[in-house]
Amino acid sequence: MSQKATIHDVAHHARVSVSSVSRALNNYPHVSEALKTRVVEAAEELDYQPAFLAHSLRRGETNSIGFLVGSIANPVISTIYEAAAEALATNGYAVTLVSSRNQADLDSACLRLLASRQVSGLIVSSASESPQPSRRFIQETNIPTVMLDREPVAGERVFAVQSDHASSIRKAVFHLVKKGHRHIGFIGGPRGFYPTQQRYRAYQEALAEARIPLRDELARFAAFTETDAFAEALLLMRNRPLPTALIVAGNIILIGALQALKDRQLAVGRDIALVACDDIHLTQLHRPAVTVIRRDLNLLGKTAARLLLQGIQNNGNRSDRVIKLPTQLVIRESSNFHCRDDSQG
Amino acid sequence: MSQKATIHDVAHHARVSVSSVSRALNNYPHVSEALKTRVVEAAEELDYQPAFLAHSLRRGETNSIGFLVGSIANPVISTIYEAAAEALATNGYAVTLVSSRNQADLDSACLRLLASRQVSGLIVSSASESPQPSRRFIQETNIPTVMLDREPVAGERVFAVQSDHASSIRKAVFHLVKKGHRHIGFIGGPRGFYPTQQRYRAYQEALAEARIPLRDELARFAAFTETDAFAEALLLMRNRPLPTALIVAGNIILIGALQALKDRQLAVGRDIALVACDDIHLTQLHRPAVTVIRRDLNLLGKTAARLLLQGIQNNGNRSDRVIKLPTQLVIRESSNFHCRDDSQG
DNA sequence: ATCGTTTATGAAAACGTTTTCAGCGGATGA
DNA sequence: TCATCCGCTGAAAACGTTTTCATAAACGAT
Repeated sequence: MSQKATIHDVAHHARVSVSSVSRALNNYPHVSEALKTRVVEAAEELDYQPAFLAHSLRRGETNSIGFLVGSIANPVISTIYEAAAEALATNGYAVTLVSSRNQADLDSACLRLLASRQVSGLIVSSASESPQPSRRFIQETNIPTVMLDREPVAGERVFAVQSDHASSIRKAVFHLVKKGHRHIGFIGGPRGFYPTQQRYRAYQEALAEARIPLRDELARFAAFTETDAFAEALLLMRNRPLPTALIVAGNIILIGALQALKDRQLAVGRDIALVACDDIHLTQLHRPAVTVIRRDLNLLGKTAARLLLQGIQNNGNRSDRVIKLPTQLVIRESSNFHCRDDSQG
Repeated sequence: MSQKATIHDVAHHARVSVSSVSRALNNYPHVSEALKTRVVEAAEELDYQPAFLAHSLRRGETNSIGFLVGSIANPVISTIYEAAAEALATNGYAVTLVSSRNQADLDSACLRLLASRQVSGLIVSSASESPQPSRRFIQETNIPTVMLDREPVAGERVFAVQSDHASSIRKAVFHLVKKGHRHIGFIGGPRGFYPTQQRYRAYQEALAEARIPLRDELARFAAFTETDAFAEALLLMRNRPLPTALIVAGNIILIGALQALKDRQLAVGRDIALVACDDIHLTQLHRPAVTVIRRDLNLLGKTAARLLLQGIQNNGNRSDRVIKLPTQLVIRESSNFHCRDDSQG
């Protein structure tokens, strides 16, 4: 009674064989009603819980999935995680979360750990993007994987759910241009980072389309820390003529950028227009409220979970390999004013 | 080669028995140097990784710990998690994270799930506090557990790491009183929530000590959602005379409170003084910057991990059962002005 | 030289399940 | 009536380790 009851105890208590207990409890066919009720009663009486380890060992499936993140302290990531984890939990999966602390070289070790735990699926929002060991690892092992906002590696069972960053960045640029801006800066995450790449390319293309000469020095790329973003933002602001608008690609980057603007005494929404990515509490409560490219993080997480479950069950049956979710531009006070650029006369 | 190599493959390849392989790889005594090198070479050659499930099943230990949170989207929680998880990872533990979505009635089910996965330890930052099923569950099962900022349940192997909320709340009250405030409001989380209890009691005691009559209607308690906090804050602000200062106990609550103040057109730092708990990005970047009770979340997480590992290894050897970490009051512009209360003349 | 002790190794049991295999009784079909 | 099949059940194998047990060789001490 103090120790855990095993299937043998149940079998003994119900005066049947262990195999019958297993069949009865797992709703196998060809088991008589009488035996089933007897077993169920015995199981309840002994408060029997199947031993997870033995079950998984025999079954060859852990019913748990691994989640790799750069940092769970990032509000965007944690929101996605929460949504995905809920969907997975309702399907009987537990998720073990591991963080690479935004160190690209740790990604592969984290994945290896997860794989050694024999997870039945992987959701990856890793730090590294370039064709690195971690990508090769995913390719080699055959674990069903969905990558979050990344270019999926080739593989029979790897999927991706992405956000359509480009179209909203384009809208943002055109919005700023319409407000009279001609010197628009850009700060993003690391160059190799997929979302940054998408946004930066869209930024360039939109500028070209608007026939605004590209000033390379107005684009900077920071690591995923406030301090680095702060430093890069300061560097960006040393250019002349000063940019009159700034597109900030990433919520951690935004923290650093705001600090830098404060530091340089540039008033957001008056001296400089600001467009950020991802609508977090800060962007709504900031005075002035900041224009933002919003996406449904909940949907993102849920979609990832759905895709992964399909990948696990369909066993390779083809469905959409990569799903692209929409984004939208939400214009707020930080950019909703006309540029009065005196440097251009 | 395509399938995973088992210990039998290694044994066969090295021409020894499986038991010898196990002993050699686990650094057991009484194994000859020759055999050891032979085994190690074979293992490397086959890229042998011990099967986690079989290992754990036999060993009776999973080397993984369960982490229960109300919501990982809460920045305070996620920061603590990141710190704890890192410490645990370096000790060879993986952590499976489960969120009760702030529903107290789900706590117990989450714990049951974790226990059924046979985790070797538990870190609990659950939603419920009162003597509920989840607490009883922790008590009954004998899994080493550390509770985060909670009153630990009685039990041989349960520990707690708490924050000294009280002393900083007292400081905050005295600080506000010194600035001339006599109508100080309080918004906290749910009444049964341990940190809320600590803070509220300290608030009451400090007011009494300052010989300020307690106005019950100036204290309100909200669920862990911005919308509820918003509603409660609005209700609070309908009292007359209006409070000239507000202590907000919780970062999610703060979001709602700020929205409410904005809604009522009350300027923080001029019309009303504000003190919040936990120093998040928002409190630093808000204009005006908001006074805050800060604590070292990293230390909190690391301490929890350390305590848990001790609890797992020492096997009941007594050490400090509950550790209380300090907090400090950081005064910023939101409260650093003198109250000009005209309702009192 | 003999005995007891230590070292080194292999065979087999154990962990707690699920699944395969085999057997039994009864029903079905010719 | 007999062969066949089907529903139901139990015995045993299997999953991949670790650990216990047994045994042979080496070794030190009397």
